[in-house]
Amino acid sequence: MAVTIKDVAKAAGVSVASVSRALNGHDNVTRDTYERIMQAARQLHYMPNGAARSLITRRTQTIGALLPDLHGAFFSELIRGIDLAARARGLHLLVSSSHDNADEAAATLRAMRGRVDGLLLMTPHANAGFLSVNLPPALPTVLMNAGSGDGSHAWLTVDNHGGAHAMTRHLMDNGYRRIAFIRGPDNNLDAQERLRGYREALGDLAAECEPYCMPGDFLESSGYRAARALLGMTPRPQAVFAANDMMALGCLSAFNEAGVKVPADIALAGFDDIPMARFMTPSLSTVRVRIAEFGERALARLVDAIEHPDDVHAAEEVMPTELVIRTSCGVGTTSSRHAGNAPTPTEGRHP
Amino acid sequence: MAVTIKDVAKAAGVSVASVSRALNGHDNVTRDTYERIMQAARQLHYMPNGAARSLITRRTQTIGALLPDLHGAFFSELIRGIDLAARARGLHLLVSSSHDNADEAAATLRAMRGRVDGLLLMTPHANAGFLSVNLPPALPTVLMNAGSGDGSHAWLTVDNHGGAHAMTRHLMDNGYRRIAFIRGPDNNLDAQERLRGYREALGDLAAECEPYCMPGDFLESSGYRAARALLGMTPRPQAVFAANDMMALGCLSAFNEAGVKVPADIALAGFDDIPMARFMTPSLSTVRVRIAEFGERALARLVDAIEHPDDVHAAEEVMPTELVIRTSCGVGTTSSRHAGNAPTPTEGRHP
DNA sequence: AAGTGGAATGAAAACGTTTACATTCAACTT
DNA sequence: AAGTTGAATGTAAACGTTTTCATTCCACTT
Repeated sequence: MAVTIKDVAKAAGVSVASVSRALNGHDNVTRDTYERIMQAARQLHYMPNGAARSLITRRTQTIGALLPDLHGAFFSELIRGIDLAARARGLHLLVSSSHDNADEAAATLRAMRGRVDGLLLMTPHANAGFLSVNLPPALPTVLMNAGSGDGSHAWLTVDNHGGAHAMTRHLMDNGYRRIAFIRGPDNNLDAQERLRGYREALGDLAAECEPYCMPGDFLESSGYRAARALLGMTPRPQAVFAANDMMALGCLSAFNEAGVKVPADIALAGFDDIPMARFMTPSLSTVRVRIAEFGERALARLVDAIEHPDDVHAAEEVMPTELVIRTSCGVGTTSSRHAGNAPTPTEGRHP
Repeated sequence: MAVTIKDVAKAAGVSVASVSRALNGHDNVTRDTYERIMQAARQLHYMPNGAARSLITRRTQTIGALLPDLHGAFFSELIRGIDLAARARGLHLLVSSSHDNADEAAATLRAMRGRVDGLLLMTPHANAGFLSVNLPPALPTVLMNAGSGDGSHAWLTVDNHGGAHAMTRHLMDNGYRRIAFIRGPDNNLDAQERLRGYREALGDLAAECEPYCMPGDFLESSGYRAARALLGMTPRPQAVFAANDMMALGCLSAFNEAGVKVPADIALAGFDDIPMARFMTPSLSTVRVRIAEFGERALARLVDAIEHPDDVHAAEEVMPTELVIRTSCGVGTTSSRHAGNAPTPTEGRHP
């Protein structure tokens, strides 16, 4: 029914090979036939069939992105970064999200075979065993997990540990001793790393602060609950560091409700630097993750792996984070970058 | 190199036809051979090639989404809604964004041929002429533009006019007479409709308010600039209605800076109900657009068109909006729904 | 015992491209 | 004038599936 390359060939009075050559801009086609073919194609509204094309060329000009979710500021930024980098290279984006269980993720992964040239993978299921069974063999892949890589794929991660460490240190340096922490979900690797950064930075204060380490799930409501609990404790903590900004937001609501002033009565800090952080009153001190850049880098890495399939790409890369000090933690404004293997090697790793 | 259905057939000692049948769960294959085939497939890590499959089946299990942007709260929500509905139907999502010019959008559109079963289209270029030339013929498509449909495709739009009308009326009903408006980009159809809603609601007040109708571009900074200008006018407006929430946010910054209290000294309202609106101080009165639902409905419409290609699907559908009255406009809290052809027909159209 | 029916299986065509190879043909060489 | 080149074009194979159609085979019927 739909018009194919054969119809164009017939209309232009040439073979399909010539049509293909003309359409793909090969040089070995005469000016005259080129014109005839192009006109026929235009006239018939011909558009090449992508499936047929990629079947033979083994290229889809598409990269797949398997993400745990599409919701919220974090993923919005992430996708934006990925899309930006993909567009710059003329690549399309096949996204897929929220795989409740490993089987679902596996099915999606398998369905990608033949549809994408490479894969961006961000899912808790992505351990070595899972990957070796479900990843289409020889499909270039970049892991964007917090956990350890599987040793055979490129692997990007955010410096959660360093960021949390730096923020905790910052609070300590400003005289706070009873520093509470609101954790993320226990099975979330980013959350685990942030907790680890907090604990390691505490040093001698660790024992004293342990009672102030509250459970949370990255949602605003859990921040609210944690804050209520913290307000009831004696002695009350002097500062609260939430493992992400949304929970910090929940804290703030609880503090406002209770008439507790931030930062005068209690200091507050978050993690992520979502757009809202800047607009809260008081504006939220937080750890900035350059999420869009994270996405861009991941895609760049992937494209590299696609274009040079024979090189080894298993190296790890850690995205640096940045301390963003606003008013909610009660001290002077400053912004310091600290990093893993940072893109700006002149700036050292944060102590 | 990669393992194909032939390899599986050879390993299992059967023909490719049987493998295909077994893998696709057809019933006409013996228990014994089924087992043999499945084991061979597992052992070889076989995954079917999507391109080859969709070439012959003419189905891709994928829908394409052409959006003007992927940035910000609005598109995050929109994609979430689309993805939610797609996942529920086992469909993948091919997204594409930010087409600076019509040619780029056209190229993307054409590249979709053979890669998607249907198209969700949200772009300013989507007028009838553009579509008839660049849309793969017979590809089910749903337009998500604010402008008028092209008469031959399903068409969804948000009730921008009704929402702006209702908010303006609300402000008038509460005694404000000098009501300023901050416009969106002139070439943006949503913005045009919101402006129209504002103007029509004003009625007798229109002439008086005209000087308070300021330019804007949907970005925070333009809201800030507009607010500065408005503060300098005499008499000063009593209320400011920004065509989107981000500009309202900019206004608020300007007001805070100038020591002008909201809502005591001046009322403020926005449009969109982005997540941040609820958390601003004072919390922002706005017009809620159920964006995720908008995306879901669009996808549902599209799937319907795909499954029943012979029916006519050109009907228009208008997504209702909802007035969300918080504290920034200085009157009692209430929430009233008003609609075009609303999903809840018991509630009438807003006056 | 021959025929019938139906289920399981295989052979091959089809999907719409790209491309290796073969062919044609005109313009040069000698 | 015959041979040689090289560019333009055509023919057909290939990509990896699904599906139509034909074949085989076995268990029935008569």
